[in-house]
Amino acid sequence: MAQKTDTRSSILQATLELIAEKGFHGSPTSMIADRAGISVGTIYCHFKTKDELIHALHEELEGKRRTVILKGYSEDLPFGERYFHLCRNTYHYLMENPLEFRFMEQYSYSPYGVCNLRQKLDSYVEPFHALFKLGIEQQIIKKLPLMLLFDLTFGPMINAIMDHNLGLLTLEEALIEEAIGATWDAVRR
Amino acid sequence: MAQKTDTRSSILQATLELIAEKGFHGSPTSMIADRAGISVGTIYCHFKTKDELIHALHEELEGKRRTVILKGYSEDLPFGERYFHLCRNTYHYLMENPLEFRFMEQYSYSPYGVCNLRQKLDSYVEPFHALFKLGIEQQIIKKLPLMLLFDLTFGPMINAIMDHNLGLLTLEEALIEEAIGATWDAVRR
Amino acid sequence: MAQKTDTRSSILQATLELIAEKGFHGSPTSMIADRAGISVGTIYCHFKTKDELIHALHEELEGKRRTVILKGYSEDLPFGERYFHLCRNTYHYLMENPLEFRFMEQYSYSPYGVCNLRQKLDSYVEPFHALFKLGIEQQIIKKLPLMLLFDLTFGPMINAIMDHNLGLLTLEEALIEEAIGATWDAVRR
Amino acid sequence: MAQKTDTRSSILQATLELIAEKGFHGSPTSMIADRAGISVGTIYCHFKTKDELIHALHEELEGKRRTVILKGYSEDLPFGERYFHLCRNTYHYLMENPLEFRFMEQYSYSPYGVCNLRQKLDSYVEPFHALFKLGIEQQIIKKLPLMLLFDLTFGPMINAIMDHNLGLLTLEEALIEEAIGATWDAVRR
DNA sequence: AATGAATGAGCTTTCATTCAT
DNA sequence: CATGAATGAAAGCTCATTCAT
Repeated sequence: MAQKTDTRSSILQATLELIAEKGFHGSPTSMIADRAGISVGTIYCHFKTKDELIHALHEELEGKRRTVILKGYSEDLPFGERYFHLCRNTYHYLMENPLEFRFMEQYSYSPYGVCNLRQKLDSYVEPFHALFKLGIEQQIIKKLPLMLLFDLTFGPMINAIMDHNLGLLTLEEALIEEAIGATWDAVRR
Repeated sequence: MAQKTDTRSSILQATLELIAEKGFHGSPTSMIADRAGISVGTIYCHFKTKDELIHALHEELEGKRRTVILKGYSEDLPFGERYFHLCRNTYHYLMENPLEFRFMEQYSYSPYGVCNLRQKLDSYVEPFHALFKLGIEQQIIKKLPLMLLFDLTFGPMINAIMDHNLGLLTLEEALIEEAIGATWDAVRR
Repeated sequence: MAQKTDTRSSILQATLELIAEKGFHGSPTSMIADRAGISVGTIYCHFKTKDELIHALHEELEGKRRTVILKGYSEDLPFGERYFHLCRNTYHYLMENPLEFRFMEQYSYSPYGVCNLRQKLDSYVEPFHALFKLGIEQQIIKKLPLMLLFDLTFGPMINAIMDHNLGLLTLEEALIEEAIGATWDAVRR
Repeated sequence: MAQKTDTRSSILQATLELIAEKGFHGSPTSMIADRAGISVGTIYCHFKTKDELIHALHEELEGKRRTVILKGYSEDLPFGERYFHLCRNTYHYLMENPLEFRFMEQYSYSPYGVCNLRQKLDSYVEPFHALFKLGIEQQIIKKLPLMLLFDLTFGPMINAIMDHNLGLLTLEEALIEEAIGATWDAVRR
């Protein structure tokens, strides 16, 4: 019973690591099994197909991320601070979980992910939606399509973290604040 | 010799179309040959391996893009106009060449592309480098790492065009101008 | 112990149904266990291997069939009537038990059944042997090898029932009598 | 070009032999390739799937058989002689080609063959159809469903040849004639 | 240069069987 | 006796690459 959970988790973890490292097609089931310390057949005791395994992993991470991004968030904060808070959480989460970040990249730009990475980020974070809507009404935020506001916020964030992970940029706390400040300038009136 | 060029080109074109349409792993060499109207073996007369074919295609597109983006560019334009001009060209090029855009996406987030899509865009466009450097000196542009300035410029652009291609956003001329304006707000002092 | 019998029976019944329905290779042990309402391992408490299970099922059906075919049979009946009686019983049994018939088909023409379906029918029904032997002595039956006499009797029967099960022929009582009459014409002098 | 035909033929031959010998599930593609003296992949240059290979083999044999069974047949022969002629040809063909006979058995009683072996035999041999129809009209043949007449003719034939192949019966020329005579007694008025 | 049949390593998936509980 | 997660050999199939023509 603990067994079953452990096995499932170790498969998911092995899959996460391998795909982050080598991509979908560098991660055959045999290799996943090896890394998880189980045998190939066992994967199919827990997931009907390899695709299902990958989707399950995606769901798992999605749920986890959502929780973390909302941590400490409150609608009582002043408007600008709310934007910074959500962005800050997202930056931290993505930077502290580079495997997940790399996996999401792979997933989003593959047949698995129907839409793109940026959408994965906001899709479950209604607060951003609400925030932008309210901001437009109160004439704090530029009157642009919501999609574009998301692009202006998440596009730089994702690219900056990629650069950071590739060693092309060093995202220290202060620089993250400046980056958020810059996208704030982009979206605010 | 005209022969050779034609064959090579038709292979590259077939590869571009197929990969944009079906991704790397939906594009076996046999299918590329079919679409190019040649036989499998012929691919190997022009490219040592499939990987080499893909890299060659990438180089080809890279060079072409560079030329187009610089069209009409002059250092005599006022500073802000120069930023707008380069961005506008890039938007138009990427939107008018959706196959290439889709291919670059695929390429960037795969083992083929060591670095990310955003870098593909600026890597050969020194004018942006020069522009940002000058802007910082003249205190027109925020004093941020060049990488971050690129992220602030190209991140939203790439995401907006993706959304556009997915039908989630309609990028008309006016909206493109607003989008560039927003990233200008992000990078300018 | 009542338990033991019940479990064993339910495994055999599940096996019969599945194989009749989907053939040997559409009937994995896991599916048999599911249908029997037990778990995979339990099958191996009752049968050493899957093959043994299948052979056991075969034996079971063989024995049952033998009993039924002899029902109401008596050596006091006139000769021709004895032939008709055995054939009639066999027709009825096979038609009333289509799962078993289908299973026997599958079994006979597979590596499981070393010999053919027709032999399965007569092998335990000595009365037919006795009848044919006697008939030859009394010059009622053609002087042919016993095997051929069985072929002349059971060949049409099996094929007719197959056709019936496939909806290609409607075997009503009267037609069965005619069919038996025809094979009687084939074997009698 | 001769190459292609040879390869295809050797695959078909290897498949015929193996399936006759070991059945469908004792004949993996790897074994077929081995026996044909080619590599696994080559099978898939000639047949899209293993199923298609098996169906193709079936078609091939079907066509061949049809030709042979009709050899020397003429509607000018007297009625009974026509029946004997077609049966004789069929007996000889099936006995001289035991691999094909065994394959047809396997095929007919598997998911591949929707209907049974007997139907495979008559389905392409309209002369039998015509013969029985005419015989019924002329009151030479019993007034029974055509299907049943086929069962009465082919049922014993198939079973007798099986017995012969299993060494349970020795079908010499004289005995074949007697067997045909017996089924003739079964179908004639 | 061009061809395309042949190759075979490698992939995903299945399933009879085992064994610790 | 019963369980069912774990096993791993083996299956069908794909596809980048080769090479004789």
